[in-house]
Order: sequence, then C-alpha cells, then structure tokens
Amino acid sequence: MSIRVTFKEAWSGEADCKLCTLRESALFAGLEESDFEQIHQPIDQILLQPGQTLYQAGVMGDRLFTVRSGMLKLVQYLPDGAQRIVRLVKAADVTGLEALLKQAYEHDAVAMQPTELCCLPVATVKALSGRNPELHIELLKRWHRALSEADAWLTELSTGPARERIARLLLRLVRDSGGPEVLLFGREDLGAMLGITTETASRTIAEFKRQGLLDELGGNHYRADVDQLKRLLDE
Amino acid sequence: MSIRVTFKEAWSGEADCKLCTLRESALFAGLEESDFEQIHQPIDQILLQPGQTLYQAGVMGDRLFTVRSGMLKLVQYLPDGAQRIVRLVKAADVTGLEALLKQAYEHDAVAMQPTELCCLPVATVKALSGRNPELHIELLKRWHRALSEADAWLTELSTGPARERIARLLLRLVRDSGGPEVLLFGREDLGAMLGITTETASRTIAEFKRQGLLDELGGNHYRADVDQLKRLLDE
DNA sequence: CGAGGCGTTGAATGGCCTCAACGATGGTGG
DNA sequence: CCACCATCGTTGAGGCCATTCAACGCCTCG
Repeated sequence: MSIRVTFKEAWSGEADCKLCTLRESALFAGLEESDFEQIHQPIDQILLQPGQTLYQAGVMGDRLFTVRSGMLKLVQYLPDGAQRIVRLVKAADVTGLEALLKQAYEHDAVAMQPTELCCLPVATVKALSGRNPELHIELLKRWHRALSEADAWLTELSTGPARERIARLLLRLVRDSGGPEVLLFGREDLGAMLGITTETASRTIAEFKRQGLLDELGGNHYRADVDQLKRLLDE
Repeated sequence: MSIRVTFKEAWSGEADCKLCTLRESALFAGLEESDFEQIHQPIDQILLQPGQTLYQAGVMGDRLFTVRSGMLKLVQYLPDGAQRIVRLVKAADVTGLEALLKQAYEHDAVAMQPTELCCLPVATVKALSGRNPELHIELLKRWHRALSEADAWLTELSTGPARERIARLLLRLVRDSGGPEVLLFGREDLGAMLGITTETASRTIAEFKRQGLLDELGGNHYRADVDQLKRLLDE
C-alpha cells in the first residue's frame, strides 16, 4: 500500500535558509546571519509525490522536517490494522520533532499532495537551539501547536454524528485555505480522519452536494457554503 | 457545575524541591544544588478536592503545575456545550505548559480525586531553563509525552465500537496502575473520554461484569481480566 | 479493451442514542 | 432519627443512524 522512496530519489537540492521564502514563518525565523554560519551539515530539500512515505512509525530518525508546500498526513495504526489519521501537516509546519529526543517516529508520514520539504539534521537543530533562545522558544511553540491540533481533532472531528464532523472539518479547511474553495481528500482518508467508514463519508458528502452546502468544481475541488455549514452546527 | 476554589483555600504549604519525593521523575530532576538557589519565588503546594477546578480554558495563567498525587482531567467544550475529556494528568505529570508561551490555558483542569500539586511560576521555570539545558530537554519531553497521549486517545479511545474503546481504556488503566485492580470513573466521565453516552458506558460496564471481564470490588474499584480483555480486542 | 481503483448508491442489520423510569446512595434539614 | 431530595448507576423500549455487504458506473492506466 505504502510507497517507499529512497532519500536519493526524492532529493531535489540543498537549501539556502537565509534566502528561504518561508523565512518569516519558518522554524529558523529568529536566527541571525551569524547563526547560519554554524550550520555545517547541508540542509537537503526533497520532493514527495502523493502516496509516498516520508518516514515510518517505529523507525529511529535523525532528521526533522519543515513542509515548504503541499501536505502530509500522520497516520497511526491499531494492532488490528485499523488506521487513523491523527493530524495533517501543512506548509510552514514542522514534523518529526520526536527525533530531537532520540525517539522513534510515532506515525507514518505520507504525502497527500506533491510536497516539498526541508530536512533538518537533528544535530544542527540541537546545536543552534543550545545557543539561540529564540529557536528554543520556536521549538516549544511548534510542539504546542501540534498539541492544540491534536486536541481539536479529538473534540471537533471525533465527536458527534458524521454530518457534524464533516461540517466541522470543512469549516477548518475553509479557515486554513483563506477562501471558500477547498481541496477535499479521498473518501478513505476522510473516513480515517473522522472515524467513520468510507461509505458514510461518501454518502454525507453527496448529501451536502444535493443540499447545496457543497458545490463541486471538479477534481475534488469544492466550494463550501460557510454560513449554512455553521447553521447546521448550532442547532 | 464546576467548583471554583480560591488559591488561598487550596494552599497547603511551600515546597522544598530539593527534598521532593518525586525528585527523580519530576520536572526538576536534572537540577543541581546551585540551581535551587536561583529560585526566588516560593513554590506553592496546593490540594484539590474532587470536582474542584485548577484552571479554566481561555484564562491567561502564569503558573504551570506538577501533580504530586491524585489525578486531573483536561476538558474541552464545543460551542454547543458538548464536552470531551482529552487527557488525564497523573502523578509526576506536568500540565499548564501553555503558560510558558504566554498563551491562555486550553482546557478546564478538574480534579478527579484528592490531588496534590506544585505550582511553578513561569518566571522561575523560564529563568532555570535558560541556564540549564537538562531542564530544557525535560520540558520538551513533557510536551512530547502529552502529544503521544493525545494521539493515543484518538487512535485507541475514539476508534471502533464502544465495547472496544472501553476495553482499551481498561487495559491502559491496568498498565498505568501496575496491578489488575483499577479505580474506575463515573459513567459520565467515561462517556466524555470515549465519545459515547453515559448510558452506553453504563450498559457496557454492566455487561463486562456479567461476562466476568470485570469484578466489582466496591467503591468503583474493579479487578480486570486482562487476558480476556485482550482477546476481545484481537478478534 | 480489460483490469483495477475510486466514488456512489441500495438494502438490511445492528449498535448506539434518546427518552424515560426506577432503585440505591448520601447529604440535608426538620 | 428519619423523611426528603439530589445525584448516580442501571435498565427498558423505540427509533435513528452508521455499518456491513454488495453492486454498479466512471475513470485511468497498462
């Protein structure tokens, strides 16, 4: 099911962090010119295609990752094989922080779209954060953000009937993407995010379309009626 | 519903961290003798009774908390009033880390048992962690642990039919408590943890008792048949 | 053109929720 | 001391909603 990809295959160049287009929002936002000179190992950039796996649960890694564009899903499995998507990693997010603590990755990280990443060696991040308090705080913030997201998934996306979960997910997607147009996921992923079956996900989406809550634009693109979705929720 | 308690009412003394019985597992485990001399503000200790609230969601705080004994629940609310327990905080755990980032608390923290806590002023923790890399790492570890817990709640306790969720919860409780005896929660809390109604929780527990998976010892104490619970899960 | 993946839809079952009643328990006040 | 009340756990009945199993159309790709 999962597509393995060697590091070399996905490699797409070395980064120059000083010139990064994400500088303001990136992990290294607070760094000074002089700090960059402390980076001895190169920062590799890689490009993943949809379905390709960045890392696997249980594997010890020595890198953490910043998403430059695209999106990853973090997947956990139960012993019986059931899977659950516990979080999405979007542009400017960081994942694989476990590596900083010498711990194995806790999820499978799988690309949902063509996804560009920077690979930050743990040694580099540690060296920089030991010297630089701002980076240190930035790391805490990333961790905190991940935790907030996790809690929100539990309360918003795993509580109540299927139609409410889907409505809340759609509203989150709208919020994150700026406009009312959203790129939806495959029905199977939808189910794994919300703890429902693919059939229920499909049926509910279809019903939303018929009721005008969603307008299909083709290629899994939809236009959402935000007001009606909200109204559905506070009844 | 929630019981407010003033800080003064719950105050039960000042701590001497050097002599703390939790020294090895506590947040300050890595500190040196000399570090403790840097603590200028006193570390207050407080005692909460079941149902009392430690802090509320949305409130800005300047303390974080270490649980010395007892247990807290972290509760989040949806706009429509539905509540969800997103995590439990047990002895040696830390909560309220949001305060370190100048952010409002994200949950209601409510005692489920008589609970002893240490209140650590953010200023103190910041001062110490700026100087002490071990404490710094320790903070990252706490955050990581909280995140792992959050993910586990999603995959294990919010996935699958009610009987499986309860079985997995029981197994977690057994694991955490050492022996096969567990102190169960009120049915309402059970429901709020697992995303099911109190009636379903009650019914399932009653069924487990009839089937011999649980043995009632009185006062919400039960003895769990671990093997049978596991068997129930891998079918 | 055939195969396989994916989304959709149908029918039937069953599990969970809703609403309701009832017993046990514990605390309060007469 | 006991009647009273509130809370909590339990159980029942009924109905809805999600799951299960199945079939079918559409699309891409080999």
